[in-house]
Amino acid sequence: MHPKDSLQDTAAWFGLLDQEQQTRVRHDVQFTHYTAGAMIERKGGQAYAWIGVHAGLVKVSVGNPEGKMASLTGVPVGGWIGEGSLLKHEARKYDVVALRDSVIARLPESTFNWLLDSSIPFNRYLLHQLNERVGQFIGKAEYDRLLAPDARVARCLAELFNPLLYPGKGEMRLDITQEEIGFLARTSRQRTNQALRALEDAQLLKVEYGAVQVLNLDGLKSYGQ
DNA sequence: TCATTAAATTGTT
DNA sequence: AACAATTTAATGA
Repeated sequence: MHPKDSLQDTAAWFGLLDQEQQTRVRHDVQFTHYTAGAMIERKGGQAYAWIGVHAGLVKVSVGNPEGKMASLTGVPVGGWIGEGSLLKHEARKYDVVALRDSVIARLPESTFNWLLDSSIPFNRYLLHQLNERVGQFIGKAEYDRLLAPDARVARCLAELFNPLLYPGKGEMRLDITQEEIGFLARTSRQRTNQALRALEDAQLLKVEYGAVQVLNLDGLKSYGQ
């Protein structure tokens, strides 16, 4: 099946549009495949499109010339990012990297702005998303510094399962390897493995082969606090 | 459908 | 970081 036929599945806002708007979006959206580790957007680059994760898994990070990387966010299928740079007409503020083979959807800036002008539901959706992001960012400021690795892993997972930002069909299960979780939480794979089993003992989630299933999302959010 | 093999992921040191 | 064990995916009878 062609990717454009499944926009409905990976863009929660698509269903909010009327026929004309859907037609134009379907026509304007472009899909690009990235292999694991590939740089999707560079910090400093001009923002010309809204970025949607159609398949795979992506991380947002800000790297510095040293090995040090600042805090980052994972974005699973269904997540749309980069509207900040688009709205403010700025250069990209973060790097976007494919954690595994991924398909990225790009909605051109002109189309994005056209939707902003023509669709109230779309505006409402964006407002919702921005508000949710602020909350996430504030939470991150607290836990990022002085929290045990277990708690960092817990928070990273809680973010990935945010049902508002990433509507994964209400499914509390995500295909992600422990190595990938390690990249997001900035923990070694071994430490991630330990953390996951600690969280499993706490009945917060279930670890599966190449996937995790969340049992208690609120418990994850507040783990270690 | 089942058995065999390779590849990916996890568990342990 | 290296290695062993386990799970999944692919292949062919």
